[in-house]
Amino acid sequence: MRQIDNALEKIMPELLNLESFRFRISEISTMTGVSTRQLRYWEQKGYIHPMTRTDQQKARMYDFHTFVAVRIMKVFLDEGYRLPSAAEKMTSFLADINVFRDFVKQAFRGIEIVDGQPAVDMGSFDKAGKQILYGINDNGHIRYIVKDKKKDQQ
DNA sequence: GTTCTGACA
DNA sequence: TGTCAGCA
Repeated sequence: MRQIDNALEKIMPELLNLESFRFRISEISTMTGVSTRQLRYWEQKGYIHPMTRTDQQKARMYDFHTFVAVRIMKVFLDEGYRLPSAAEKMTSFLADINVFRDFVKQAFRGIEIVDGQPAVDMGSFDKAGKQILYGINDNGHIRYIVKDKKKDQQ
């Protein structure tokens, strides 16, 4: 069991590092429901950009960010927006996602068991820094708990 | 087998 | 935007 924990510890950062993901055009197409023809056209229009590659290969490579962008565009297109509008909405949507991601990245301190349930440690929020705010997902019902910081945490 | 560009519908 | 040709 201990060995498994060590292995997980080793690979978790890698699994969470979405930015290292690389996709070929057919993969992006399958994952998003957008045809390869469309992907090349959107690129020509400047809505998406394949990664600039250092080697001599011609085949396009996409990063995770582009996958998200394409997927979002697809959603807006399915809602009836035209390409230029969908691209515009995708851009601002991406900006909102970044705000959210930065917030979570900053606020998330880990998972702890509180009241017998896994709780998200969101750090201290009082000026003195003596209390910690926990968030618990109770079958879809979110509730918050404030606990005094343990001695060894200070 | 896959991707690329260009072209036609 | 789909599809096909002719390459690499």
